[in-house]
Amino acid sequence: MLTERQLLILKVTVDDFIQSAQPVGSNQLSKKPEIPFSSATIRNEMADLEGLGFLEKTHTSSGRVPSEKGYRYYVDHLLTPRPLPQQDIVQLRSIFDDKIAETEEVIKRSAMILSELTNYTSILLGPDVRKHVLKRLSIVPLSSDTAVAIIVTDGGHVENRVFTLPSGLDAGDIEKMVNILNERLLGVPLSNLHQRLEQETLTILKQHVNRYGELFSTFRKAVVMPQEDKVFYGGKLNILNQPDFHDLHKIRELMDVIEEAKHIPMILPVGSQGLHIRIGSENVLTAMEDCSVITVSYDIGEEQTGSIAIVGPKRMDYKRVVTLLDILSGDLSNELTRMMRGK
Amino acid sequence: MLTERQLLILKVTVDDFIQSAQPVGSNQLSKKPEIPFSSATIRNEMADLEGLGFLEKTHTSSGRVPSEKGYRYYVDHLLTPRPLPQQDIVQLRSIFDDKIAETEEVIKRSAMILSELTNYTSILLGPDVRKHVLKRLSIVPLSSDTAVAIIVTDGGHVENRVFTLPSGLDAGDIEKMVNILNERLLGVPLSNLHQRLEQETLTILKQHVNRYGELFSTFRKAVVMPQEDKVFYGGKLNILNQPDFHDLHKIRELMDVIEEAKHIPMILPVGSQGLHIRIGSENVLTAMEDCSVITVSYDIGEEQTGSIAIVGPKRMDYKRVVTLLDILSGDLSNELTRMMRGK
DNA sequence: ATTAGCACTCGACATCATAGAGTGCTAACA
DNA sequence: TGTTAGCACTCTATGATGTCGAGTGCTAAT
Repeated sequence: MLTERQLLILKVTVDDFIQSAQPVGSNQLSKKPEIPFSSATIRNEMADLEGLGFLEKTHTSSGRVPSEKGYRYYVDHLLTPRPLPQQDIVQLRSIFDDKIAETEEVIKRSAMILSELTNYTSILLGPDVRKHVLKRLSIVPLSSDTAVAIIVTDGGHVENRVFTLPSGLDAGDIEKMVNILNERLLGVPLSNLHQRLEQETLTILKQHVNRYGELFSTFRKAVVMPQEDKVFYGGKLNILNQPDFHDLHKIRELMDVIEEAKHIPMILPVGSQGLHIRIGSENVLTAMEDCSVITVSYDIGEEQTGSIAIVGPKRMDYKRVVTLLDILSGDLSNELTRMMRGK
Repeated sequence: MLTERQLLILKVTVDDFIQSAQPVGSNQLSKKPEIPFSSATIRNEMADLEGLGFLEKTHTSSGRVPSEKGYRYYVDHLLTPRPLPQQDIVQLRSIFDDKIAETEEVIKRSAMILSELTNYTSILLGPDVRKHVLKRLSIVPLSSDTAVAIIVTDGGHVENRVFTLPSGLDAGDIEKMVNILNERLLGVPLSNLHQRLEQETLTILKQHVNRYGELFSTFRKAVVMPQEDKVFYGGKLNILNQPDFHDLHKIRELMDVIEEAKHIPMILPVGSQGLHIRIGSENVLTAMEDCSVITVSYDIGEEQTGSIAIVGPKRMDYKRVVTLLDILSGDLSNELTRMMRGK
């Protein structure tokens, strides 16, 4: 096991490297007030820490840099959360300053402010819209052969899609169908909508609506689910600020991966609760092997959850980000639950 | 005035540089089949062209590079549009392959395919939503004190916003108000909506709806205009592919400027008709002084217009981009007008 | 157990030489 | 007189060489 002194040196080394982005030398360290040993002692300890795999050298005579194992140990055992400066808290809370009534708007703002406060990239996932339940369904005809289908959920989320109508349709039939559907489908979660549409309403429509078949089949296509969960980004370009990233090609790959919706589940583990840290190669995506990702989930009421991720270099300011995310996930949970209860 | 030979040399120089991104030397040029003169002759001509300000040297003994004036002349006088390879046309037309009923979807796809075909960044502006006219207005109550206001336009565009209701309101009153508003405001362009809301409906509401004041004022806030026109991007990251851009800091500034909505009017001159090319410092924004921007407008019906911009390095493949934009603006105009007429 | 001291290593940086691509100019040529 | 071959010259890119300094590992003294 590591001695007290080794722990101290590991911690200070990681802290220093996180702050300076430069390999840390024994002389440098010995000058710090919290380090009472000489540089020679530190050299010995550092050599041991390197032997154990916590530190690395970039070349034979360079200072030390934390290895992934070093970061992992630091994160698991050496992270002493320090309270945020008041100013940062004020800025974080400013998310809720203006009374915003829309969940999405709050999340969008959170993404922005989070990226400003960290100088990293933030990715926020809203609550799964498919868990919302149907509040109102309407069809607004635009012309003789097109109409727009609109779905309003209890969460105030609105989905809409234009679709083509079978030609020569009676306006009354549309209205009848909409009425029946609203009656039968109110309160059904969006994820079940398709199924229920077929099961329950088809026979009734058959009885009341002319040419229900054509109308129904085109309409059914229009009620496509919101394909993916909505993702909100903040500070996408902050990656360009990090001195750790200089290889343009790698940067491009990284940014590509982050924006690509299909990768999102691999970055933000949607199911998991609480705070998680993935360091370097612990990430699934190879394009992110030089990154660390901190994720946290938040709750809206009992049922719904969302998640937050911060993507930065391995040399990320873990302490600060963890504290920020802790506070924000709490705030978001409270505020969004409150907003939902109101509804 | 420039001699025939100077024109030829200027053209070939620009073409070569666009293709290779390397300064063009006299030897290199003399080897080209379309150039029958010796390198010495070319040197003389190039010296003249440099004197006239069409070419530049990066250092005393380097090959020549087009100056902005050179590009400008090339673009104005030497651009011989060459038909696109069949394959590119196929890909471009694939925008309309699946029958998409929504304008925005078509524009989104155009942005994507355009950036793929050019390897530059594309910016597309849809038709001004404020010219759409009101087709339907609804208010869906979500809870005792919140509701979502929905506006559907003739173009199939849907705007929605959650707002808070005055407490203890009668559901019937809301319905009454919505009916009156729909009756009075059908066909009003969104840009006039606010004004007409106040002018025409206020007195009538007064007569029919209890507590019209509170309800109306909160609702009025909800019917905020779509703030800006919707902007669609394609290939934002393509900037990172251009060898012309290597300074990370400049790249960041450029990407920042492009994404910032408030700069859009300076990139895409919304009013102007037809195709425009801005080279380097001809751009208003200093962050774009190393870029060229090609813009073109397209029409939807008689009234509405949208615009397209391609942002790339000054060493852009003007010929190809101009041809692509010519075709696309035509196609978009036709297709979207057709879609609109259907409505 | 700690630390001062020292030899050693290696990257960063500057200096220098060389090769090669390109130019401008001059003189010869058609 | 317009064109071109030839040549001296310029400047970058490249690689070799040397020096400096920050850092290390090891040993011996405390």
